[in-house]
Amino acid sequence: MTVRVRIAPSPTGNLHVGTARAALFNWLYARAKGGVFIVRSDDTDLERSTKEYEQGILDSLRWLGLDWDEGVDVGGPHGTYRQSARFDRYRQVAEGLVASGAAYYDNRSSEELEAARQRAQKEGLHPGNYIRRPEEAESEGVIRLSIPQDAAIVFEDLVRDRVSFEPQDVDDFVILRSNGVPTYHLASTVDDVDYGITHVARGEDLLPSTPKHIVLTRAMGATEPIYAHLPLLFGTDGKKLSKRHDATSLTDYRDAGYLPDAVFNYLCLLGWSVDGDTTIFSREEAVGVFDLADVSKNPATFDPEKLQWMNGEYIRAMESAWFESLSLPFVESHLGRALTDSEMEVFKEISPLVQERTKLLPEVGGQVGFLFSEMESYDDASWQKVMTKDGVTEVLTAAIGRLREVDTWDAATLDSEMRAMLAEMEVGVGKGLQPMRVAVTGSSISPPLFESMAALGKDRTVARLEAALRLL
RNA sequence: GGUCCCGUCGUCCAGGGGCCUAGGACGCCGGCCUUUCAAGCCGGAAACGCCAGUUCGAAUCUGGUCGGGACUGCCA
Repeated sequence: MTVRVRIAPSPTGNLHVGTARAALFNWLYARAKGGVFIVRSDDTDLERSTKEYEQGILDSLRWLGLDWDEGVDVGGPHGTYRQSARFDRYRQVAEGLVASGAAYYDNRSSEELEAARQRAQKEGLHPGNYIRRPEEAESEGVIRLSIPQDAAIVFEDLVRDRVSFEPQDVDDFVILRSNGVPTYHLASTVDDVDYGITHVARGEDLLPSTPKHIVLTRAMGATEPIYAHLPLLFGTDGKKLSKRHDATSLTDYRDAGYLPDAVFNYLCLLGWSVDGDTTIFSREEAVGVFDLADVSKNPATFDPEKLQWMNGEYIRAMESAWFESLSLPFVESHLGRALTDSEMEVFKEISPLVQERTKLLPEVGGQVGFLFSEMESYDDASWQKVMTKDGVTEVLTAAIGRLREVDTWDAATLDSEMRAMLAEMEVGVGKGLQPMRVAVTGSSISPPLFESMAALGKDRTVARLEAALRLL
């Protein structure tokens, strides 16, 4: 049996990290087992679904590196399809179930149902029992699936092992709305049957819906897929990952300068691991050993700090030319203009030093900005900490004099010249170089000083030292 | 309230009867390196929720308990 899995996002927002993680595990499973990975758009909520969100979700999946399989009897764009194109099919199934007695029309009002619920509770019945087939037959309203009360609904979950629900705890849920639009439960289940989905790996929030889907599947005369309910993702506050406190959409991470490989790697680690020791690994390595059965049962807290660390690891590991091209847009947006050809040369020269100390791409703009724009201000904390100390005037004055005499303007020469000068002045290297750093780069935190001075050039370096001196 | 799920360092993951004085990673603390910041290297603090039971032996199995979470829509 060929493994066939799917990810079914609702296009009612951008791709949520929780959905992305579910997509990732489905993709890994398909690729690990030589199976098929389908994307479908669960757009049964007509009010909130948009084509723009749908496109954004597909873009995010692509960005993460999750390619889906096209041409596997799914009709939509790029091998995806929309449920809204299949409403007739769902309605037909629902009506068929009514005809076979597995489902029924129900036109009770919400008030009536609430009263029934109260009554059921008073009589000590299971709460699910308040919605059951009424005595009189209806011919309009919603269509509900009738849950057979004769046996427990049991299934073997790949992650959670045996899970069991008593039928009286499962209420007769709506499969077709009174306006003829299918609910998620109907559309999703019909599609999983129609497209031969073999494994359904989804968030644990859907675990209570699973008995409903199983009954529905069997009522259609089919066999349910193998389920794998993935642990939920929590935010750093220990609560459910929410838009209010956390960055929850993949585009947030892309825009913040995270690399897709790092995000992929990090997401894998939320509920799964290669082994006890491996932290950094490629997509290929993950595909080589992935199995849904190895996914952990416990919910995972999304830790932005670890993701950031990992992003830094990926940045340091990449080719310097690639780093340059990826970070250049951030430099140019920081400056508000494109770099000139000669500035590009300077940027390429300094970029390996910046690459080592970057965790997020947008930081690069701030790191190298001093090279490409004149100093308008100094970092206040740096100035207070460094420039208000004794001896700063002397050091800067001496440095200006010495640097004017330097003919070979490169990092090595500047290094030996400045060390020699500080030795003569009997000033410590650390103490002596910091004022120069603040004067030249505007901050006590910067790329290495001599390389920065070399990249800046002699005239501009001396001019900045003079400018700082005037402010003392 | 009810149903279901989950409980190993602050966080993520490993360990599934003896190999566990519980391992790795992030973070944290200290040190080295060093012109700052990073990076790198070395070291450290830090966990089997609790109580019973099974067993020669339990982080691992069983029961209970406590705690957390999800669901409880004509949302998905």
